[in-house]
Amino acid sequence: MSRNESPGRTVTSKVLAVLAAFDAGSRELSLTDLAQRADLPVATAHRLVGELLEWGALDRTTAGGYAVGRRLWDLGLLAPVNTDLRSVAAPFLQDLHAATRATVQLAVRDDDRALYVDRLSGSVSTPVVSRVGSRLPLHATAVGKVLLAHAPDAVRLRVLGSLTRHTPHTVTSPAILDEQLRRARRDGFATTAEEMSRGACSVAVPVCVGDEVVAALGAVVPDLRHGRPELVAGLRVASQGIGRRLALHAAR
Amino acid sequence: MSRNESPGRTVTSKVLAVLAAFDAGSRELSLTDLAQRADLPVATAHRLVGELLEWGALDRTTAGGYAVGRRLWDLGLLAPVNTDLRSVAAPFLQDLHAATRATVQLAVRDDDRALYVDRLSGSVSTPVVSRVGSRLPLHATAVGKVLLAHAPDAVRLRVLGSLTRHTPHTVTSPAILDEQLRRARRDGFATTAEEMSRGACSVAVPVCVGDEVVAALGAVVPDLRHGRPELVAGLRVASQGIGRRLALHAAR
DNA sequence: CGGTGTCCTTCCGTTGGACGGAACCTCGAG
DNA sequence: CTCGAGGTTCCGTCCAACGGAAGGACACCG
Repeated sequence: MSRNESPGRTVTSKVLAVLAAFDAGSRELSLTDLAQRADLPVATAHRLVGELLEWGALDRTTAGGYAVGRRLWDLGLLAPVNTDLRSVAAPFLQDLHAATRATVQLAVRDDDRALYVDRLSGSVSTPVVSRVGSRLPLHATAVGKVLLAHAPDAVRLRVLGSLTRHTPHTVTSPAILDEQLRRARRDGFATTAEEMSRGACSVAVPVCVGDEVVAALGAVVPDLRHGRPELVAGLRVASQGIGRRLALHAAR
Repeated sequence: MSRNESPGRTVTSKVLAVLAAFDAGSRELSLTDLAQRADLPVATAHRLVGELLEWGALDRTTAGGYAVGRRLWDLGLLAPVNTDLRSVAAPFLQDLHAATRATVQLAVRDDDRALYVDRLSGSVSTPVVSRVGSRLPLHATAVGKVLLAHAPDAVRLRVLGSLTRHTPHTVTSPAILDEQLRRARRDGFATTAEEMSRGACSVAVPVCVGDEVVAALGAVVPDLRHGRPELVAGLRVASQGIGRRLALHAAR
C-alpha cells in the first residue's frame, strides 16, 4: 500500500527513492547503482543527485562515488530520538558501562524492529552486531524481547507469526517466545543466549516514563550465568534514572 | 550563486527547503512555521510534508508539530563523517575521557566552521555548548583554531577577516590570532580561554592521516594552568591512535 | 452562543518544470 | 584503434506540481 515502490510518481518520491538507495547500508554508490536501486533512468537520477549534492544531502567520496552528506547527517541529529532520549540516556550509559565493563545498548521499537539508538562498547574495539541506527528483529535480542513484551497486541501477534531463524538457538516457536515475553513482563527483564549471533548473550530491562515503555536498555555479556542479578540491578537503576529524567524533560 | 535561496524553483529544492527549515536547530515546527521558513505556500508545504511523513523523513510529535523523523536519523548515520571517523575515534575518546575525566570532543572543518562530530562529557550531565552536529566558529574554540591553523590559505584569510566577538575574551585581532595559529602549528596544539563561552577553557591537537589534518581532538577543562602538559600528551597519544587507524581504514 | 482568530486540509484548472530517450563525452582495457 | 561501461548534456512533449481559494477544526473571548 504505502510501501508502494511504484515507478517513482511524484518528484518527492523520486528524491526519497534516491536517498533510500543507501538504506541497505551501502555507504557509497555509483550513479548507475543509485539509478538502478531507485528505479530511475540514469538521466533523471543524475539531475536529482546534482541538486542533492549542491545542497549537501549527498557528498562525493574520494573514490568518485556518492555517499550521504554532512548536511543530512547533522539534520538527522535533530531527530527527537536523538535529542531527547539519546542525550538524556548518554550519561547513564556511561556510568553503566564504567561499572560493568560490558557493551551497553539502548533501543526503541520502530514498527516491527528494534532500532538501536545508542551503544557503548569496550575501549578496545569489539566487533558488535548492532551498529547505532541499525534495526534488528524483536524476537532474537534481549532489548527486542523487552520491547515486544510491552508492544501493542497487534504488533506482538504479527511478530510471533514470522519468527525467522538466525542461529541454532533462535527461538522460533511462538508458544515458547510468548511464554518468555510473559516472564519478561513479570520479572521486569529479558535475556537472550546466542539467539541473534553466536557468542553473544544479553540482558535487557524496560525504560519507562509513567507506565509506558519507551525504550529498552540492555547489556551484552559473554555468558549469562556470571553475576546476572547484579547486572539486572545495575540496568534497573540506570533505566529508572533515564525514565525519571525523561519525564522531567517532557514536562518542561 | 548556488546558495541561492531563490523562490523554490525545482521541486527538489522545495523538499530540501522544508528539511532545511529545521537547520536552525528547531526541533519541532508547525506546518505554518515550516511553510514560512521554506518560503512556500501552506498548501504546497502541506503536500510535501505529507509525502515526507509517509516516508518517515518527518515525524509528528506528541505536541502535534513536525520533527525530523527516525528514517532520516538513521540515514544520516550512514554518512562517512559518522561511519569512518566517528566509529574509529569512539574508543579513543572513551579512553581519553576515562583517563582525564574531562569533556572530550572531536571536530572536523566544514567550510568556515567547526563541525562537532562527537563529544563525551562527564557522567553527571554538564551543560556544554557543543551539541554533536552543531557548527561553531573556527576562531573561538581550541579545536577550531587547530583546524584553522591547518586550513588552506583561502579559508584562513576569509575567517581572519571576520572575527566576531562571543565573550570579552574572544580574540578579534587578526594579527594576534594569526600568531596563535603559527604557534599552534609549531607546538602541535592550541588553546582557548573563555573565548566562546564563560568558564570554559579547552585544549586541542590535530588528528593527522599522513601529513593531512583531517580532524581536531579537544578537551574542555575548568582552567588552563592545571596539568596542561599531561593533558596535551594524552590528547597526542589518542590523536595518533586515531590517525593510525584511519590510515588503515582508508587503505582497505 | 455567535464572533473572531489561527491553523490545518482539500479541491481543481492552469501551466511551466520535470521527464527520459537519444546522442555525446571520457576513460581504461584489450 | 576499437570497444564498452559509465557519466553528462540536450530538448520537445506532456502531465504532475502548483497555489489561490474555500472549507473545516479548534480555541479563546466578549
